Amino acid sequence: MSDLLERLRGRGWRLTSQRRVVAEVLDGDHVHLTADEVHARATQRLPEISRATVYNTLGELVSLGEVIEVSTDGRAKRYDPNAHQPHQHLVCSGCGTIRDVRPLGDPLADLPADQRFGFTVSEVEVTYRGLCPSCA
Amino acid sequence: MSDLLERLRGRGWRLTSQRRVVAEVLDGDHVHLTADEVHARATQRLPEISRATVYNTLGELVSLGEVIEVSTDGRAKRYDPNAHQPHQHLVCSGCGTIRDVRPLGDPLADLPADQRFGFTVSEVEVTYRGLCPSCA
DNA sequence: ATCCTACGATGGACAGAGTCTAAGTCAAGA
DNA sequence: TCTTGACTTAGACTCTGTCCATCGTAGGAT
Repeated sequence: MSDLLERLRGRGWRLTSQRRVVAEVLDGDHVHLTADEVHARATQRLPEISRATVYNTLGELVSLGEVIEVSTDGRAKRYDPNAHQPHQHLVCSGCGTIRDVRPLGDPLADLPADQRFGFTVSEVEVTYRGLCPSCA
Repeated sequence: MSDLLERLRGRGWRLTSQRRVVAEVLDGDHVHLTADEVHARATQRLPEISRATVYNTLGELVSLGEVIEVSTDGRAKRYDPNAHQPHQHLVCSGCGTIRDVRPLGDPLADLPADQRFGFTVSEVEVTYRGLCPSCA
C-alpha cells in the first residue's frame, strides 16, 4: 500500500491527501467498488473530497496499471486493485458480488487463427456467472 | 425471422407493428446494435416508434432468450440476435467493432472446484480484445 | 523557512444511457 | 363488432460519468 504511493511518487505523481485516501479505500483483497462507493468511503475520511477528484484519481490509477476497471453488469464500472496478479471474475447474478478467480489454462490459446479474422488479439477477459452460496 | 415472431406469439406475445420492426432490425449475422441504433433504424420504417418501446422490446427479447445483451466497453449495451448458437466476442479496441467467434474447448471446465467458492456457476462470458485489420 | 507555480481539487453544469409514469391506443379473443 | 388489458407514447427523471473555470497547495527553488 505505502509501496504503491511511493511507487507512484517515483513516477512523478503529486501526493495529495485526496489521492492518498482514494488509494487507501481501494486497498485489500477482493475489493471491487464502484466510483460512487469509493467516493462515499473517501468522504468518511476527507469530507470535502469531490466526485470529480475520485473519478480523476481512479482514471489515473487505471492508466498507470495499478487498478483494473471492470464492467460486469453494464451499470457502474468497478475498480479492482488486484492488478499485478492476472485473474478473472466470478459474478453472482443475484447480488452482484464479485470474486477474483484463477482459472486453469490460457484462454487466448483457445482462439484458433481462423477465428481471429485478421485481428491482433492481445487480451482476454473471462466472466463466470452464477449464484453465490447466500443467493442459491 | 418469421419463425421468431411465430414462436413469440405462441408464447403469448402480442404482435404489434413496433415489435415486428424491432425484430426485423435485429435480424442478420454479426449484428451488434446499440439500443439507440436499433431505434434509429426502426424509426426509418415506423417513424413514430418511441425509445421506451425499443428498450422494452429489447428487454423482453433478452428475457425470452431470443437476444443476448453484450456490454463490451461500459458504454451502451449492444444486442446480439445470434442467441441460439453459443459463441464469444472479439472486440476491436480501436473502433469497437464486434465479431462473433467460436473458441475451442469449454471455458467452464477451466474453473476448478476450489476456485468456485461455493458458487453455482452456470455461464461463462469471454471477450477477446485486440485491433481489427483496419485499426492495426 | 518562505516563496512560486504548475499541477491538482472543487463543484456545478452538462451529456449519454436507461427507467418510470400517466394517459392514450389497439390486438385479438368473445 | 365490442371489450379489455396489454402495449405504446412523450417526456420527466435517475444514474453514471465528463468537462470547465476557478481556487488551492505540494514540493522544488531560493
